[in-house]
Amino acid sequence: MNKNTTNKTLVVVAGPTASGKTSLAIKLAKSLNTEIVSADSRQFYREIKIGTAAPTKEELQEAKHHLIGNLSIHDYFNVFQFEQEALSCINNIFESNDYAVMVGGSGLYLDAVCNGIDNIPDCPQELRNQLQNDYTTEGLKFILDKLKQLDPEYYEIVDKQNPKRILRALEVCLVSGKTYSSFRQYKPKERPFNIKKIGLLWDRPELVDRIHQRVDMMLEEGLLDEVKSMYPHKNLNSLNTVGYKELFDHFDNKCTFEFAIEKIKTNTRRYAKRQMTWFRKDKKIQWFHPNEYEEIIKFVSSKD
RNA sequence: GGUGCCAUAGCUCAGUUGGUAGAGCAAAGGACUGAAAAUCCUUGUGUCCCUGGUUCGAUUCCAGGUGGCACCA
Repeated sequence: MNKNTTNKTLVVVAGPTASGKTSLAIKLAKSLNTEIVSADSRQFYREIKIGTAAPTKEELQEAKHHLIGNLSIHDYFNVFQFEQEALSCINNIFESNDYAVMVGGSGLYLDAVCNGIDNIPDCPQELRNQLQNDYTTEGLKFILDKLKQLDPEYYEIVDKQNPKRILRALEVCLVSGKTYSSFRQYKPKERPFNIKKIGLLWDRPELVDRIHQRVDMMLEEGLLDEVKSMYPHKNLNSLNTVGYKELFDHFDNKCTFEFAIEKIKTNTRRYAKRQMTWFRKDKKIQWFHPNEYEEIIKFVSSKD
C-alpha cells in the first residue's frame, strides 16, 4: 500500500514528561472517535502506576488504551517487541477507524514504530550476565578490545566510554557470529499509513513547575507505598526508573526522605531535558503549546 | 550595646604570600537501534558585600559601614 493512497493516519503525540501528553491524547482520541496506543517504556508495567504517571482508571475509561499495564515488572521486553506489538494494535484500530493515536515520551520507541528498527538478534540472559561480569571484573578497556577484535567497524564509531553500547554490540557479535555493524541498516520501513507528529512545547520554567507539582501529587497519591512494595525487586531493570531508584536509596539509608524527593525532581527535570534533545532532532514534529487545541485539531485534519 | 567569626558562581564552600579566581552540586548543550524514565559525553556560570585608605596594582592588607552567626551584657 502506498503512503499517498492511504486514508489512514497515525497521530503521534510526543513531548517531555509532564507536558500533558496523556490528556491531549485522550481529547484527540475522543474527538476522532478512536483508540490510543502508548509508547511509554515504563507505563506498560502494571505494578508501577503512580510513579510512572500512567493514565488513571478514569482516563482509561475515557478512551481505550493499548500497552498500558499489560506487563509485569518481571517481564522481559524490548524495543523490537514493542514495534511489533504497537503495529499490531495500530492495524487493528485501522480496521474500523481512519485515525489512531500513539502517545509517549520514549523517543526510541516512537521511532521504532514510525521508521522501523533493524532486526538485530536478542541475547540469552546467561551470555549477557557473563559479559556484564567481564566488564565489572576486567574493566572497560577489556570489553573495548574484544569489540575491536569482533567488529572493528563499529569499534571506530562506538561511544567508547559507554559500557552499554559496547556490551550490546559484543553480545550481538557473539550470538550471531556476525558483526553488529552488519545488522545496523537504518533503512526506514514504509508504513501503510500517514503519520502526523505533534510535539508539546512549554517554556522551560513552566515545565519545571509542572514537574515539581506532579512529583508532589504522586506523593499524595501514595507513591511511597507503591515504591515500598516494589523494594524487594529493586534490582530489576523495570525499576531502574525515576521515582523509584531514589526512594530505594532512602530505604537503604543512603539519604533522607527529603533528599530523595529533591533527587526525584532533579532526575525528572533531566529526563525531560534528554527527551527534548531527542525530539528536537525530529524535523517531522509540529510543535504546539498544549493549550493550542484548535490549531492541533486543524493540523491533524489537514490533508498534507 | 560590647566582643569574636563570617560575607567569593543559582547553592555549599575552597583559594589568591597583593597581579581580577575554582571544586562539588544545580544548570545548559549533545549522543543514542532490544535494559532507553536506561546509558554516556561536553561546557560555563562572577561588581570576589559596600565605601574609603595604603599600593604601579586590592577580591586579598587597613579603617569604617551593612548583613548574618556565636558568645557576653
